[in-house]
Amino acid sequence: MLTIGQLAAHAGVTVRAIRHYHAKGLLPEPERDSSGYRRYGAQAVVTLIRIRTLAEAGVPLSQVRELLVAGPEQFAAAVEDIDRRLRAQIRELREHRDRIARLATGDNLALPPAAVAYFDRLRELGFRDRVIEMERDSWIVIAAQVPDHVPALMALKRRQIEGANWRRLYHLFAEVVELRPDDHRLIEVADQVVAFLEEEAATFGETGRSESPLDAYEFRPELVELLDTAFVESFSCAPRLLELLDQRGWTGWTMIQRKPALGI
Amino acid sequence: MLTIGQLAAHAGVTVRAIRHYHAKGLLPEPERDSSGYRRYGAQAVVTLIRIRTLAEAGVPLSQVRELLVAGPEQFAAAVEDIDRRLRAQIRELREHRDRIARLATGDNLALPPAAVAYFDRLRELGFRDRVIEMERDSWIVIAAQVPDHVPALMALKRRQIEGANWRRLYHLFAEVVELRPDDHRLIEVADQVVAFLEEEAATFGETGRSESPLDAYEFRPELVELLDTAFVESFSCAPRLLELLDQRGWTGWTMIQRKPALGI
DNA sequence: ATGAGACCCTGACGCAGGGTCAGGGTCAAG
DNA sequence: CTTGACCCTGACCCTGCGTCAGGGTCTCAT
Repeated sequence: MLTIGQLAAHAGVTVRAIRHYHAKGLLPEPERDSSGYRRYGAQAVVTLIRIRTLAEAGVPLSQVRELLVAGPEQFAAAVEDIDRRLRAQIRELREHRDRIARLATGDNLALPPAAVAYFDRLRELGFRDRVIEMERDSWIVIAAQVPDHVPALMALKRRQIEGANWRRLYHLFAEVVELRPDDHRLIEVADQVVAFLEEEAATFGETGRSESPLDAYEFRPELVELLDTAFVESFSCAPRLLELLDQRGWTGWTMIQRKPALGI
Repeated sequence: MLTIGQLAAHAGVTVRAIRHYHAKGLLPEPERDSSGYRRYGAQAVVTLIRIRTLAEAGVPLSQVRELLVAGPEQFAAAVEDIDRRLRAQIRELREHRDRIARLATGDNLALPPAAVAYFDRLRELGFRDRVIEMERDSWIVIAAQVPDHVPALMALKRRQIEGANWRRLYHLFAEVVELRPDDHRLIEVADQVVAFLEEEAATFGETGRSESPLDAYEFRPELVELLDTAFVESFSCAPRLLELLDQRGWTGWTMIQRKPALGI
């Protein structure tokens, strides 16, 4: 007769694991000798090896219990089920690898490659880190919530930023971020922003909204609000700027648009 | 400002997970409002998405904490490490799949394919289920302990079983299993077994041991003992048979051999 | 006969990554 | 004023064991 330690050695498992299987009802508790030690027959080795075979194949112990007493057809069905799960897990891990592979630097964390290229270009154009970080955070959120739209949006952004008008506007913001809310230059900035918006509206047709790239995609209002909030949090002068824009008939930021006429 | 529920919705996680990250120190605890509710800024969404990106890539939360504040070079090293782990996991799962695929029926559980073929042949030859099951259990143990030897051993077994002498012996055992310990036919069986062994010894040279296929491989004594024990447990008449063989100068079963001369 | 060391026993806590109550308080709308 | 949807903390649950803690027992050497 075998002691638990010998059984463990024969089956290649730990003593603790055997007691665990007893507790889970996978392996029947054997007789005890006079001093209370468990004493196993050789059959237990076989059962234990079968348990390990299933467990090492990724079968959860709860299912192992059923499989040990299952008939061939239940067994086959269960094996198929397990295989499906394994395939799904492998697919998942592969996706994880893909994602991890994209995290070459902390900067790119949670950003798709297209966006990384965009930020590299922004840096090239000499924008302040502060502005880029804020843009990056916005795009992390966008990529998380509407990942499918990101490639098209990024392509649009990259085209815009090569245009003189947009680039002038971006450089304008890059200065704004350091201003205090009471700085008189904010007024100037607001005027320029509105001028830009009016021009864009005139060029691309009067739709009542600017031709921001975001327009073409349905962003849920919560997302827009979140991005606006993030903007306001990032710059101390942001509320004042929004107020000035509001006075000039424009509301919002992420999806900035003409205020509806009174009476509607 | 966001409530915890809104934050959870934006980042695509559960409220519970956020509190868990607070407890683990991954996400800083935000200010509370007058009623004790947590109030988050938009920045929290970004942090949370970064946490999830890493966590979903299989990074343990303890490591996520470090990575969130890591520099690019530590980050790159960690990413490499994680990717190694992911590859290992994928390889492991693939092995699980392979093993699972071999478990087509409960019968074959924990047996290599070569052995399955052997048992199919035994069944063809008309052996009792009882005998086959016992043989199978032995091979489950052997396959678990010395898997590398199994293919060669099985090939030997299959050759043997096609020989007239061995097959006669096997059919003899197949009858023995149903006998009671006091059955007089056991004596006859013992005589036949010994005759067979003497003949084998004469044919293959007197080495002091039979030319059992197992001889060619070093089986640890514990394994041999285990297999003997399994044999004894399986048939009520086994002890008596071993006794009769002992009287005729042969000892053991799995690696049956001539008893050493007295005085050694 | 008496240590010493290697076993064995039960019971309990620990890990990751949260899920799921329980038993409250709070907020907004009708 | 109620209702339902939120929020709070604290605590226990899951898997598959590892790892004490605090005992008892076995065997061998001294």
